[in-house]
Amino acid sequence: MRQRNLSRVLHTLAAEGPLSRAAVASRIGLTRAAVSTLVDELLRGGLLVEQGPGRSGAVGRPGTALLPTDRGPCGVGAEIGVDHLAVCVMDLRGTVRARLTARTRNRDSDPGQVLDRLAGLLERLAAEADGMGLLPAGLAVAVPGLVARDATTVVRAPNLGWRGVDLAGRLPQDLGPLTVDNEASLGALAELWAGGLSPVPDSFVHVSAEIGIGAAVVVEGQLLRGVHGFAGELGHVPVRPDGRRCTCGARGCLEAYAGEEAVLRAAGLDPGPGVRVDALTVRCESGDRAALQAVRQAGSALGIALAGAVNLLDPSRVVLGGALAGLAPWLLPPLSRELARRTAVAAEGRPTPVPVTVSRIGPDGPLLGAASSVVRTALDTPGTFLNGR
Amino acid sequence: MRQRNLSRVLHTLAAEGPLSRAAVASRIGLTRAAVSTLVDELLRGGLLVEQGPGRSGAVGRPGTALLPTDRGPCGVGAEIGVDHLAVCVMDLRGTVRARLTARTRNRDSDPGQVLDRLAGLLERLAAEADGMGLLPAGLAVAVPGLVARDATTVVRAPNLGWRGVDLAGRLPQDLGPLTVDNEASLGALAELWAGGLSPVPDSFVHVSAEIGIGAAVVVEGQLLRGVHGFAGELGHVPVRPDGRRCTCGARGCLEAYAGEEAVLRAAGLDPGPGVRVDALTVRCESGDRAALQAVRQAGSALGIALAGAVNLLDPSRVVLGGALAGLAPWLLPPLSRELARRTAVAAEGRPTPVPVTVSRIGPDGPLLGAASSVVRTALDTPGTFLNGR
DNA sequence: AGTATTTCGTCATGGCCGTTTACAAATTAG
DNA sequence: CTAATTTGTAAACGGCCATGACGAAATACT
Repeated sequence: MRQRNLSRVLHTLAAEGPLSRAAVASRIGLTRAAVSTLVDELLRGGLLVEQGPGRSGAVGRPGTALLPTDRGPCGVGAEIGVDHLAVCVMDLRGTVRARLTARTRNRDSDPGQVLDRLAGLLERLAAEADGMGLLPAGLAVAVPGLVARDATTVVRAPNLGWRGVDLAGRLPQDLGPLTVDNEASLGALAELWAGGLSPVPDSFVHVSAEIGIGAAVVVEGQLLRGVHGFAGELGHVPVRPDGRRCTCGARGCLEAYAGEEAVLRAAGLDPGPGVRVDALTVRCESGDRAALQAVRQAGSALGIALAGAVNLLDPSRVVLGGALAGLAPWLLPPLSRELARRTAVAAEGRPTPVPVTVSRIGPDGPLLGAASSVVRTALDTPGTFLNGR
Repeated sequence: MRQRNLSRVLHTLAAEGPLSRAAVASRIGLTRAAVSTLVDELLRGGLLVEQGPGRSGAVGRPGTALLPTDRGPCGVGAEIGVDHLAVCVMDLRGTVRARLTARTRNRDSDPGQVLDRLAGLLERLAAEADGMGLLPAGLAVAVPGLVARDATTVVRAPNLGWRGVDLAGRLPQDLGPLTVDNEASLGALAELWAGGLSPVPDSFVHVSAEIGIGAAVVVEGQLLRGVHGFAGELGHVPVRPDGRRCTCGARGCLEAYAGEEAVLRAAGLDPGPGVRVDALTVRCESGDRAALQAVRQAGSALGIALAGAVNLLDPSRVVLGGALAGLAPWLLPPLSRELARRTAVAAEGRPTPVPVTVSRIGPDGPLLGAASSVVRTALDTPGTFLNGR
C-alpha cells in the first residue's frame, strides 16, 4: 500500500519530468500532505532530488521541482547480438549515462568466450557507473533466442548456435540480480515505455526480424510472455502450409519466406558472413529488380502471418522494429495489402488495415529495453532501494 | 482496499464451499480478527449466511461454516443461438437456480422478433427468481457475432443476419446493467471459472466452432478482448493464402476449410436448415468415408491455424468447445499432428504438442459464462450490493 | 508601494483498517 | 476431569491517508 504509493510518485516523476509536490498529488489523486510525506521518505532515501524553486509564470507560490536522482540506483542492460555486444547504464530518469559496444562475430560461437568478453565490457561499464555515483540495481541481458520464463537459461539461440546455456554466475555478480530475456521482448518493452507516449496502456504486436523473426505481443501495457516464456514465435507461424521446408522441420513457416537468409537468397545474394540486410537496402534503393521482388514477397508473407495475429489479438497497431525498419518503404505496401484484405471481417468500427508503424527507437531497442526493465523494477519497488533512514 | 478484502472473502467462500472465518483468514493471509469484521459486514449486508456450527472431527473448537447467500443478488445469463434461445439465473454460490429454453429459428431473423421473444423468456425467468428471493444484479447476453468492446451493440452476427443491432433498451430493464458479449468469449470464461480447477491462473486458447469459428484467448486468467473487442477471430486466420475464397472476401481463411458449411459440403451433405454437425457425427460413427475425410481436412486446417496461435501465445493448452467436442475423436488426430509438427521450435521444456482437451462444460458454456460473468462482478464489488446495515 | 489573491508545502488532528495481544467458548485427547 | 487445541471476539496499538488550518512565496490589482 505504502509501497505502491511510493512507486506511483516515483513513476510519475520519472515519466513527466520535474514536477512539484502539488502537481504530483493532483496527478495520482492523493492530497498534497500525503505526497509530502512520501516525497520526504524518497528524498531521505536518496531516490529523489530537489531542484531549487521551480520557475512558474503562473500566479501563486512556485513549487520546488522534484526529479528522480541521477546518482542512485541504476539499471544495467546488455545485448548479445549476432555480430556485436553492447552494454549500457541507465539512471532512474531514463537517461543512458554510459555505453560500450564491441563488434564481435558471435555466430556459432563458444558461449564461454562470448560471455567472458561481455563480462569484460560490463566490468569497464561498472567502473564508469561507479565514477558517476551510480549503483547497479540489476542486470538484464537481451539474447536473440528463446529464454525460459523466470530463468537465466538460453534454451535455444539458433544464430548463436547456443542451446541450454545458463548465464547465471558467468557475468559480474556485483550488478544485482540477473535477468535474461528475448531481444524481441525487450525491444517491444522499449517501444512501449520510451517510444509510446500514449496515455492509455496500449496493445500492439512488435515484429523484430534480425536473423530469425521474433515478435512480442503487448496487451494493455503488459508483455505477453507465454506459459513457458516462448510467446512471440512469429517466425514459425505457418504462411504456406505445403510450401518451403523450414529449418525447424515444418513446411511453410514465415521464416522460410521472410527470414533474412531466405530474403537474401531470393534477391540473388549469397548470405555469407558479411552480407546483411543493409546490402539489400542498397539494392532496393538502386532499383534492383530481384531485390525488390524478394522484399515484396517477404512483405506479403509477413502480412499473411500478421493477419493471423491481428485477427486473433485485435491490437491497436503493428510495429516494425529491428532490421525491418530500413526496408519499410518496400516492405510496407505488400504487407499492408495482405493485412487489409485478410482482416476485413471485423472492419466496422476500426481502421482498416490496422496501422503499421516503424519503431521510433531503431536498432537500440533491445539494449534500451533491457536497461529500462531494470529501472522499471527499481521504480516499482522503491522500498528495496531506500538508503537506511 | 476495504472493498478488495471484502471481495476476497466472498470469492474464497464462493470458490471453496463452506469455510470458517479462521479458514478464510489463513487462505487470504489476513488475521482472524480482520476477517471477523469483514464477515460481519457481509452478513449484515445479506451477502453471506452462517450455517450453524460446522462439523469438524479435528481437535479444537469447531468453526461456524460460512457460505454466500442463496437468496440475495444473482446473475442472469442469456444466449441467442442460431436455433435456440436460453436464459438462466445463477446465485452467488454459482448454482443455476432456474433455466428456460426455447427452440426458435433465428437464422437470418428479424432482431425485433427475436429480442421480443427473449424478453418474454427473461420476464418469466425474473418471476421465478423473484419467487426464490433472488435479486437480479445484471444481465449478460451471449451472441454468435462480434460485439464492440464495452458496448451493447452487435456489430455483426453473420449467422443471425444482424448488423449493428443495439440491445440496450430492448430487453427487460429491471435485471440490472446489460452487457453483451461474444459467445466464444463467454464460453471460454465458463471454462476458466467452472471447468478449470487449476490453482494458478492459466492461459489457454478456447476454440468454439458453431457456424463460424470463434475463439477466445485467456491469458493468465484474463480474457483477451482486443482493443475494439474483436479479438479471437480465428475463423479468418489464413491457412491456405491462395486457397478457397471465403465469405469475407479473402482467400484461404480457416472458416473456408473448417467452418460448418464447408465441412458439410466436403462430406457431401447439403447444408440445409435442418442439417447440422450432429448429422456429421452420425456419419463418422458409421464410418462414412466422405465424412471422415471432410473432418480430417477440417482438423488439419484447424491445426494449422492453432499452430500459429500457439507459436504466438505459448498457452498451456488448447480447449475445443462447442460443436467441435462431438467430432473430437476424428478431429483430434490430424489437428494434433499439424500442431505438433508446426510448434516444434520451442519444444525444449514444454510438452509437444501443446495438450488439446475437450471442454468439460459442453454446449452450455456461453450461457453459463454469461450468468457467471454477472456473478463475478457482484463478487468483485460487494460494496454495491450490501443492503443498508 | 501596498494589499489582496493564489498556490505551495507543512503541521496537527481524526478516522479507517488491519495487527497484536488477550481471553472466553467449544471441542478432542488423555 | 484436566490439558491441549482451535475458534471467534474485544481492546489497544500503529500505519497511513484525509481534513483543515496556517505560514511562505509568488502574482494581480489599486
